[in-house]
Amino acid sequence: MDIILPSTTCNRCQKPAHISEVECEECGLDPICAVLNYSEPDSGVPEGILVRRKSVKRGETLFRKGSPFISFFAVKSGSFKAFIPHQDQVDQIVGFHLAGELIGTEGLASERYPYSVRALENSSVCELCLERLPESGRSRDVLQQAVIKLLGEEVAFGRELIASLVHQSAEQRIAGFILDIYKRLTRRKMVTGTYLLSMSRSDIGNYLGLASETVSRILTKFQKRGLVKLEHKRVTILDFETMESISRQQD
Amino acid sequence: MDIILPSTTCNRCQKPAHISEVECEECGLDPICAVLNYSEPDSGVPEGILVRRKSVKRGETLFRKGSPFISFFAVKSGSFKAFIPHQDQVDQIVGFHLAGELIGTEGLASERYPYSVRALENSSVCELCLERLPESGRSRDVLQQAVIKLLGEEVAFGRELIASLVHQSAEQRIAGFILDIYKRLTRRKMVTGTYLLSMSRSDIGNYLGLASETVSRILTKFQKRGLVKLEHKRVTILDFETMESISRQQD
DNA sequence: CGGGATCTTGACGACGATCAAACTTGGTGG
DNA sequence: CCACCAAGTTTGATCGTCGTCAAGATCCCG
Repeated sequence: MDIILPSTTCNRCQKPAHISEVECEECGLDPICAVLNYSEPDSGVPEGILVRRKSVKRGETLFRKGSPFISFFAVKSGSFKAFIPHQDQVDQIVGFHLAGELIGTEGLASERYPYSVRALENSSVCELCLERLPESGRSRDVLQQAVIKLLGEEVAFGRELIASLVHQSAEQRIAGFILDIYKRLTRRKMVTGTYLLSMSRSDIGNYLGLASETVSRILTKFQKRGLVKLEHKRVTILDFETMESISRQQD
Repeated sequence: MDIILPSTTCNRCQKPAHISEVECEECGLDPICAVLNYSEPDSGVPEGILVRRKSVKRGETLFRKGSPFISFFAVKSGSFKAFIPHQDQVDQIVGFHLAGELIGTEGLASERYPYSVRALENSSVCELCLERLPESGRSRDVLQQAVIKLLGEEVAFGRELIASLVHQSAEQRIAGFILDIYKRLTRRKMVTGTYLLSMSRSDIGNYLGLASETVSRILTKFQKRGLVKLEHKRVTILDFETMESISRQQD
């Protein structure tokens, strides 16, 4: 079932790693994996707490809103969208998760996942099974500290997002979005200049509170101004200076 | 310095309570105070960890963005706005805190307050001094649990706010805001029908991403339709049904 | 290679921002 | 206690941005 890819050995967890996956040291789950000694056979941590490299196919659902919180996940390759499903109307997209990022941390507080998550492309994840964590014998205290830190970052990010989305024009939002995705991909060293916008125009619009037509129009405008190069879903940012300044105008 | 008000005794913490303040049992800090046994003299908890009823005057700043996180606060009476100050442009309001609610929980994760907080009217708070908490001898574990829960709620609230603000019209946002404030005040039993909108129209507009003129215009429109009664800053919601339905239209 | 989904582009209109002016309120000091 | 002034509020007029509807182009998956 797994996609065949060239393999090397991760210099962190010492397990075979596929190219195009983030390495453990770039992964958001790493602080916690470190606590668990990467589930080495000799670490005393039982099997099944940390599941490595589960593959998730494009369009597949990782978990659904409201189902009991069991694990959280780190994206090893690919990308996901988080959304709140609505029966009568269109779903509300609340975030995207790229390689190296965590998914599902919010479930920790509420016991249930507050949104559904679906793969935007063929992807892979590591799964940390929280309910079995006490078996690991690791200090509850250290884990709680890590969780508090994660949640705190999430809260801070949410605040910023609100501040920006509510007060920004369509151009600002889209410039900011393009830059944000780029920065998140480069932080994990997943990218070299050109990258893949795996989500559709209407996903972007939904997330930013814009019509998909507006997203398309403004991307075209950016291209005509020579700020970006677009080849369908492939994006290259040509003029970071200007893009940054657009995204920050009169904040 | 304190405002003279009739007093009774709080049946929770057993200390004198001013009328117009929330009682301990309605207060967001209560779960934590309970752990500390309300800092009773015989509880063994040192003085100065939990400071009761500090008065904060209208316009006074409780703490500033970026200053080291020392305590968090519970609003006993009055109300506060949280904002991100900008030197060159107008401040960004990120939230309001009403009686019974907590302020500053996000500082827990980052060591610094992520926003400034200022009193909208003469108010009072209880302060929980976090850095001295270890001296209390209370279980770190229980406190961490409480913190995780608080942060989790904050994250969930933020998600919802994003979802609603980004996709709603001005009418929906304002109807939702009026209802939200009302619900938060009644939950703590602070209100009987009519309540005080202590923040200015431009604060509301700033928070919701609207011009203050728009806020004013739409409130007037609601009044003309018989949905609310307005007397300057006093608000009475007359038709909850319709207000609810306005705030939820096509979400 | 075909067909359904996605994307682009155009035309039009509505919502809400901006500018401007009159009015109200509340705080201050005479 | 009242007059005054600054800040906040209301209301009107105008204009730009962006959503909607529609048609055509392109892509992508089976």
